[in-house]
Amino acid sequence: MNIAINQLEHDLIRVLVKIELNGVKIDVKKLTDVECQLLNRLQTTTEKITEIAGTEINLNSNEQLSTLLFETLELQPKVTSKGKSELISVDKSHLENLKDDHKIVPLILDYRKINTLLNFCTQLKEVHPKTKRLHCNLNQTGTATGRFSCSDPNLQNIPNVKLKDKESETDELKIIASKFREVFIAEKGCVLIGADYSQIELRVMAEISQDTFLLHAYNNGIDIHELTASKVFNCKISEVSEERRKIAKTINFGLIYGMSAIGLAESLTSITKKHHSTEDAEKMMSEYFSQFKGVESCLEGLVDYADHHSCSRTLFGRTRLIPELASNDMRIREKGKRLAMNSPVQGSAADIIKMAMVNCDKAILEKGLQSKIILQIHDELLFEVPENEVEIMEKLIKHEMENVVGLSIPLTIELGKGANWAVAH
DNA sequence: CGTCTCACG
DNA sequence: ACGTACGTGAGACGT
Repeated sequence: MNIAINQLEHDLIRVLVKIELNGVKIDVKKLTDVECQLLNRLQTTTEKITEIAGTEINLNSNEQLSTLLFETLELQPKVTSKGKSELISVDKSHLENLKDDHKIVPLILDYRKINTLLNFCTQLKEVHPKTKRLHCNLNQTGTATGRFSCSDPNLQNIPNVKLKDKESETDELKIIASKFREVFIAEKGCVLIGADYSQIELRVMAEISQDTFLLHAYNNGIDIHELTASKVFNCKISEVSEERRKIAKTINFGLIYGMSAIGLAESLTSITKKHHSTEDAEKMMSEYFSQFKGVESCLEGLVDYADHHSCSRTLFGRTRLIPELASNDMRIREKGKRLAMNSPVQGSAADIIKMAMVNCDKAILEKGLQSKIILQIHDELLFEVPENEVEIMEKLIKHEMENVVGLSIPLTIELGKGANWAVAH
């Protein structure tokens, strides 16, 4: 048991208790309004679907849906990936490939979307009768990497939809989805302040690997995805196209996940909407690793460490057992290697924000302020701040979060504030 | 109770 | 000849 991490978790307890007791204020009127719109759309969408299908089927049953699409309506599946149940997959990504093949497909996608959004409505309506606020459970133990989880309700997976251009947006469901974070509001006389660590996991990767290029980029304010693109595609930073930056961004994400060529290819295909073969992905990866040598040897080192110790270790000493590495099954050992690469990154980031939470809470207490931490969403903290404390809190949050630990690279946050979570984020 | 799907980071 | 991105929770279905 690591003493520093043990102490950290101990110090966190009272912070978490306060967050849970505080709860968050919900604009119930707006929420009911959103729910009404969704219920209307649900009805019209369901009617259209049953009309086209000709029969009443349970749209929540993937089995019934699968037979309707691929047997009754005789659609040809583009990719026949099957789960354990031998059912042809009918999830979002697969259905999107079939969108143009039958007019029922987009309606089913709409139905699903409406259904999930309605579930969020149901969960968010559960405000406490006395406090009139919504109280979640922040589960301190239970995750493998050191993150929190959140339940009853889970406030860490509230839809986060930003409209690029409010005027020209035509997708009504998207507009409705964008309202969910507007429902989280500040108490009268208060504003919400949201503070996000920017790219904290990639910065942790820079710290762990001490990779020359990553360190240089983060110390000089260079766009990391552009840099990656210029290295992978061997071009000047100024010549990096939007498309290539997108690809580089996907590679950087994959890095943290212990990416495989197949996983990267799949992700690239769905993100760029252009087919990328496993061979393409393999080439990009080997080009990446030939450039970012520090990252390459770091990942090897992480697997090596976990192999020797049967656990991974974060920058601050949090460990995760990885029994998968001792499996006889190669697939499970491969999974273990990915865990060995990912856990120190995800876990170190969790350590950092946990320390920041303790420090923020302490600073608020010491200064005798009334501001409160309302939520933690992995790399973001949400505060409820009395109007007369806004200025001091902005400084306090920035200082505590950015200086919580000293690394070879700066940690930066993005601050936002406003009457609701949507604008504070 | 396992599986699938989908929301977030 | 295998099967792949990492971490969560919730709701629905079907056994």
